[in-house]
Amino acid sequence: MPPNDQVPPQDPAASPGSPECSEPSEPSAGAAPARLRSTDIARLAGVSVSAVSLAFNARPGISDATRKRILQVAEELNWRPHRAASALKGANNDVVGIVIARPARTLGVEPFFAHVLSGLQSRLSNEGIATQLLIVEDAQAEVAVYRRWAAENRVDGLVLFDLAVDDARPQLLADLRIPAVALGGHGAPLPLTSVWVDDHAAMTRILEYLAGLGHRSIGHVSGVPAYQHTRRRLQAIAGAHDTLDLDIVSVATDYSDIQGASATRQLLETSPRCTAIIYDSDVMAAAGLGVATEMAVRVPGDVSIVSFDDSILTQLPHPPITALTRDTYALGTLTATELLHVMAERPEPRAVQAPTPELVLRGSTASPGR
Amino acid sequence: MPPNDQVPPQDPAASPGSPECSEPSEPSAGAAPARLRSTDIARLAGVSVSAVSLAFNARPGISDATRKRILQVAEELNWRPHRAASALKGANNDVVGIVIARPARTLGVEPFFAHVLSGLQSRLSNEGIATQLLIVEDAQAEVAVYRRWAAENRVDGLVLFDLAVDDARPQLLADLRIPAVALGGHGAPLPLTSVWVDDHAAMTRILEYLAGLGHRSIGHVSGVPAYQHTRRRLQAIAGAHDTLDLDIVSVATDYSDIQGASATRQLLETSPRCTAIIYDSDVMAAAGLGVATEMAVRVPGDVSIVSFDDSILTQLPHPPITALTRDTYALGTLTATELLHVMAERPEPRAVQAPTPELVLRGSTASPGR
DNA sequence: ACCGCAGACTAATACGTTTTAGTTCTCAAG
DNA sequence: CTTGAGAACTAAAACGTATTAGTCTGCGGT
Repeated sequence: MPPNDQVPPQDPAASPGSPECSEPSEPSAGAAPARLRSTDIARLAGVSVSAVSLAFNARPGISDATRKRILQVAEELNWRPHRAASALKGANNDVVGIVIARPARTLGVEPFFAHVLSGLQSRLSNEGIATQLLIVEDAQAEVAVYRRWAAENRVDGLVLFDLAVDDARPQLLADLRIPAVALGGHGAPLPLTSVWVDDHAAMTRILEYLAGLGHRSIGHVSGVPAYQHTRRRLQAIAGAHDTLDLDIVSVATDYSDIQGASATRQLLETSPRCTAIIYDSDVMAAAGLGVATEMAVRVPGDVSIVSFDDSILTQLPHPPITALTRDTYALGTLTATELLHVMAERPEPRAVQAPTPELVLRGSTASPGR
Repeated sequence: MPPNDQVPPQDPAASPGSPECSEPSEPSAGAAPARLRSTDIARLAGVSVSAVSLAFNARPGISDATRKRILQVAEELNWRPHRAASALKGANNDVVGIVIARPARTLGVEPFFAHVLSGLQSRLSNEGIATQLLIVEDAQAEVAVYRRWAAENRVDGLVLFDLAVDDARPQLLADLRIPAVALGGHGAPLPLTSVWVDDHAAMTRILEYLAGLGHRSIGHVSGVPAYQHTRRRLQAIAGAHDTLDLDIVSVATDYSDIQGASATRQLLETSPRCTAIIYDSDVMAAAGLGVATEMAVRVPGDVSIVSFDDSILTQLPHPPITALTRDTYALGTLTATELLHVMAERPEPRAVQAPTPELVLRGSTASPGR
């Protein structure tokens, strides 16, 4: 009983360029590592390269015993098909691209992004798919990247952030035939599958709550007006003007804490002062609370504060900030699931609605005049 | 003068599998897109595929005029070399991998990560390199991913986070011959180039400051003790015990806001109570401040608070938290620069020291007993 | 007038897989 | 005994580029 049961008789002249094979099947550290190829696995398993390919891609055509043997040999040598070679044959890259057109530094400040990214990442890596992240300066650069990646065949799918009104990107990606999912659509038909949140209903929820407390004059520190979700929130506000008899002033910002702070200052210095402020993001709400405290405006005594997004930033300060909360992480996983579906089936575009955020009441809101 | 000046006489039987070429050089939308190949560019530019390759890789061997013509044709048709095919020829993937072994949800909570990631990303994308991000459950899974990526030839480089004491990963990556840079080393020789921060000096700076204010009994909410940077901070504390005559109690946590809060509760309930608390992260410091306020422990009246990391979380609360500040974004770019160097030159490993954080005094610290 | 040489360019091969089109071989049915 | 079908497996042809080893041209030097 020779020790090399599995190994077929070795032919010394078999592979032309094979390095010193003095000690086969031993991953000796020290010598030149000399990348393994499917040929090597085939040789050691006593089959052809085709069999190795069939085994690794779970295709019919070989017996279970052979498949098992091949996989075991590969496992022992830590061999895997070379990505580039596989991808060359039309296989998937197993890469999803995310391009974000914002100043790189803001990425670290926005809990929303980080959470969605985590959710996306988590769901995708379950399928062995990695995310490729790129931060660019502006929308123009973003489009250029999409074109490049499409030409290079770099990614299998894309996630689109910050959908704007009259956004050209969905049509571009549809034309380029790249599977993609847009986050933040408005529910109306798009050339792309989109995941959207009913910002209108969410904002209305806040307004009804504040109206119920007795607030009549309300400030609104809004985000970038060009974004579709901002637009929907503003529409809700316009509607509430009539239905709830509210007097609301919106100040547009770029979502940064700096502009959130200055917008707050502006609102608080206006006379007569509003009795409540709604912020379109948690970062701005937290910054706004800081400004109020600094100006000796009591929260919620003098002014109530509500944030449209919830995170550690709204939960930690004192008073903690009343906020619309949604599972941002789950929003990421939902988007990922939808993207996986698009990548696999290439279905007709559709709009998937994520759960509407719920209002969590905290210490930053009260009836006006105590 | 025929209109197709540049185009050589077309041979209908030239390319065997070529689809309908009724309208060459017109990117008509509607028909099957039929991926372009270097052959097509070569044909339209009136050169061979080799020339196209030389043009795109900026290699000598063709005239400037020809090069320009080729690039122009490619530009017009939005053609680029197919990544997989290029990579197959030993070229770079232009991908850097980042694997993080933490619960996915914490990624969104940690400003530190997000900032470093932004910095890394920004520097790398300058070179046309994308980052591939993967979040895994534990260190074991992380190592498995490295092995897989190495076998698949997926990435050109790696960034290692959270270097632990006796970390096996540097040696593994060195064995696998993957260019990598570790973030958070201790300055001692490693099989890998590392970027490190002098946590010892930084912690000493905090301790000297607190001692100068008159604090004698100090609490320390530390991070994961297995990490090298945590270890160094603890060493500084041990040293200060003698040199500064301080009495310091450390409580270990996992860096989460939850454990940061409970550690704070524990410290504040201990009698006699310490007069200052040092937190190993901004998240925990912010959570701790919340707990103190909740327990009606005045900051800085009853207890001073210092954070080892600075971010929006320490800047926004009231009082704002005294913190060690460093440009985390720049730490990311520095790491990226180092990695690029390693990828290009494969130099001997070295330890690169990042600037030592500086203490920013804010409202959360004061002398004990007012 | 010839040689040699550099520059511009091309044909052919290599990269490491996957896939297609076979080739055996076994077994059951006629 | 012959035939056909199917399973197990293999040889060879892709995939789209980069590189190597040429080929061809024109030109300066002797």
